[in-house]
Amino acid sequence: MASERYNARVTETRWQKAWDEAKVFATANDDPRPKYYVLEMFPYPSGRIHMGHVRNYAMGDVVARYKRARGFNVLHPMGWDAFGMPAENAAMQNKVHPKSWTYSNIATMRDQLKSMGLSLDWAREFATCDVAYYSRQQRLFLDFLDKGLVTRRKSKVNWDPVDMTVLANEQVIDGKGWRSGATVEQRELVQWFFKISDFSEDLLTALDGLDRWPEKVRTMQRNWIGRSEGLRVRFQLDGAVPEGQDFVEVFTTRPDTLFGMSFLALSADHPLTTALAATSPEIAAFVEECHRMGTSAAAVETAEKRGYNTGLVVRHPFLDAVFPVYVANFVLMDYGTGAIFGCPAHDQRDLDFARRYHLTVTPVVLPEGADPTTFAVADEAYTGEGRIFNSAFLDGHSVAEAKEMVAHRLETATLGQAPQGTRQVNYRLRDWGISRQRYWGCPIPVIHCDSCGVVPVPRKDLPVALPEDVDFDRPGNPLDRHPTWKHVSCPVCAAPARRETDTMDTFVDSSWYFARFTAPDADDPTIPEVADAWLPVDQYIGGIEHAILHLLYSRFFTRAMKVAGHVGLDEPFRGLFTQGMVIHETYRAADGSWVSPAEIRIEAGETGRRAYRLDTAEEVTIGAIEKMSKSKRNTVDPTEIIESFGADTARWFMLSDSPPERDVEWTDQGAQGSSRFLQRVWRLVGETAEIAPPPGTPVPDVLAPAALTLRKAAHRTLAAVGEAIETLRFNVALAKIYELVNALGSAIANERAAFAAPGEAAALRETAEILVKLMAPMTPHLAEECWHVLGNGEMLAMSPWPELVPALLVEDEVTMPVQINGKKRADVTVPRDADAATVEKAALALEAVQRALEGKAPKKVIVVPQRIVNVVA
RNA sequence: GCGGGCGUGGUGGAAUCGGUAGACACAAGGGACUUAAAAUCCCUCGGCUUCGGCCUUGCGGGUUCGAUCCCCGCCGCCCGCACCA
Repeated sequence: MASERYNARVTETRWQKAWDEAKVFATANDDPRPKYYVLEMFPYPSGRIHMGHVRNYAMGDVVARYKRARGFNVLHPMGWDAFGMPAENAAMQNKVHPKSWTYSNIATMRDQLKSMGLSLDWAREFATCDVAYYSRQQRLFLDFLDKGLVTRRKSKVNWDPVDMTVLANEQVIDGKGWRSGATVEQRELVQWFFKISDFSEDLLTALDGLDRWPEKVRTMQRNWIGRSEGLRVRFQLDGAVPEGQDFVEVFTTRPDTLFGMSFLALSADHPLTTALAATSPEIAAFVEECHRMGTSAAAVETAEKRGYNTGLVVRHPFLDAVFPVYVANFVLMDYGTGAIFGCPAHDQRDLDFARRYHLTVTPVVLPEGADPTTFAVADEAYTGEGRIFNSAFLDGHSVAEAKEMVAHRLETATLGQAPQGTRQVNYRLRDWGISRQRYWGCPIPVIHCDSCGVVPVPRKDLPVALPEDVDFDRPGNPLDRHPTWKHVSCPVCAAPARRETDTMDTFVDSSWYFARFTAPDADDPTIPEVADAWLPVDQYIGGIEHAILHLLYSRFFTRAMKVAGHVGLDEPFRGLFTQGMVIHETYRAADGSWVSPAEIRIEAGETGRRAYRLDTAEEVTIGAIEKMSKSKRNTVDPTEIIESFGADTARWFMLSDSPPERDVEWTDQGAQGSSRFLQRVWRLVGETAEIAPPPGTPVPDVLAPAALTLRKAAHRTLAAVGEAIETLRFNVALAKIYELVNALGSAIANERAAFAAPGEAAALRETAEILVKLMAPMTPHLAEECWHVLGNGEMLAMSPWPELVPALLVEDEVTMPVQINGKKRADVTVPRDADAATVEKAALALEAVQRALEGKAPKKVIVVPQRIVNVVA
């Protein structure tokens, strides 16, 4: 037995079948044990799984199997984020229907995932493109509509000219579409919106309670929501004012700098601008120019601050003075009021603008220690703290006091029957535009009627199912050009009407799947009691790239579902973990083309590592270590790894070495190292099985030193591994397991005779069983096989976590380092409960200490019980 | 520019309520077994050393009996956001 190599492929298939047949991982909703919901972000069915999936799902499976062994009723489901563009691209390129492309990919990837031996409840599986799923999503849409959480309005949208669809702000990265990479244009379209901004404040403040989320993600969300407190200030306009536009309002977070004002600027899209443009060709031309300016990061960065003087002026609220009104290209319409007052001395943008148009720059905040008679602003605006000056009644006050004083004065003053100032909180977060001009998505369930307007599809008429007979010959939306699908009669007046042909952003699909998993077959979107019993997800694991989009949308959706009565909580994810990427070396041929790892061999010689093509023996350049990607061809196919090494090796390697939140480099040597280690465990367990007494043999209370030492090591490891898994520090857990295996290996090799007696041998068995149980979450197949080699009948997957014997963690004697002036010079071994005086005496008696003291008394001796002794000479 | 994070051997990393720096692994070198290879096992492995020790956690200071850990100032790298008034 011990000499046989472990055959991963045969063993893994066998245990996967056995677990499946015994329904070990099926989860019942009425199980009375405490619940634990572990979820990994579900995959997009692109065709094949990649190493990133292996890492992600290996981590989740460790948590799931561990919690199951600890007695929890674990929910660990899997599904498919199955709507989206690639299916339509495939349809265009390969003449395959998005539906068959998607479901065939799912079938492949399901098999691949199953070969990993994940402890998933496959009975709960669904794809978001299942009619059964998206019909419930349509019901949620209608519920949200009823609750006023959905609106429809004309808006400027980010238009992706390649994908020919609209993108949310969050989906525009550096001015480019997040999927296509094409430069995004601005267009005006009528769009459906989820009113996520209704929850801005709550989404922000609730972040404080998400203490099991990475701080980084919370910070990113805080920045994204972008709360700012300020004042809305009303100004009186003078000059050739258009009819009915006597006032203009600005939003400012710096009312304290009002006395430093030198101009007022309007957005090109401000109503007043529009009114002025109607009679002024010059203004109209300037507005046109602003619109042409791109919104890409590059365009914004290089764009100069430019403006057009309208000839209008505004009156200062406190001073007897007027200031020019400009239309400026840097003022955004959709933030604040679309107008600002410019204080060049204390705002860099305003300063740039003022310099260009030779406007006055009056400093009103004096930095600490600066001289008020000489302080001036040159090229850099002063945005720091200080005392207000040049500001009449504000002089001498702090920035905070001045803000408050101005706010108070203006909100109690009246200008044209309205308060001159209003305190206001602004958010950067905008409503979530969900309309997409695509086929492969969830249809928005509304009907447009010429006489009744927008009419929701009655719930009895759901689902609004996607038609299957569509073509992808041309760009644009196949639903829109389908000959019959969109033609329906109005549910209200029965007149001919048209279906909405936009579908929902696919981020909608992933915003509630975690809730659907709790009752995947329910007629309603959820069964609220069941959802509330399972949610929140105790541990959610996925990539950092979803820090804002998916996670913020899901937080909104949970709140919206609460309003609509589908769940009873606000926050869907109690614990969040963002794992790092899998990276790999890159290789390039002489012609610059990328070469995949499978096509090369590496030679390590005197001159370092060199790589050669397998087919032509031509040398290739070893490049940077980068994220695995198809474009750089530096991917490793999980299926090939699983077929050659086994799933356990792939899982083990993905969990070893690197901390899970950091990137991990896939190397062939690393994989082989993991494989070697698992073979070693197999051999050691085999040898243990030969000399160990039958299962259940009690371990005597009194053991010989060798057995006791080993037993203590096993329990120490048990405690350490449990803690490491709880805190998701898998690399640390694995290192502790390595140590235990080294201890077991050396015990068997060097002290075999010490384990001859049955009692001592029982300790050997106990150690092997603990080892196997500790490895089970990471390498479940090997562990299960070892468990049975050790003679156990019941499946390990159903067995509880080992019982810790706390007494074994306590040593009778402790060896403490002895420092002299902070540097370690010796060790002293004392009874564990020795008092400080005893320890001090023992330490001072040491030869090294005596030598250092040269007969003198120590100045001071610090004894930290059970930790350290420091002698100050 | 703003915000956040990180700098430890050849490499990935371990050790933080301030208490033995370098666990564990990979790579490398040496040895055993073998006709040979694979597999396996054993040893060495931060630097310097006059073999007593000395130096070493990006750099420079500080606090402390004691600093990878706390404080101040630099340097470097990574990530996120960015005309948000």
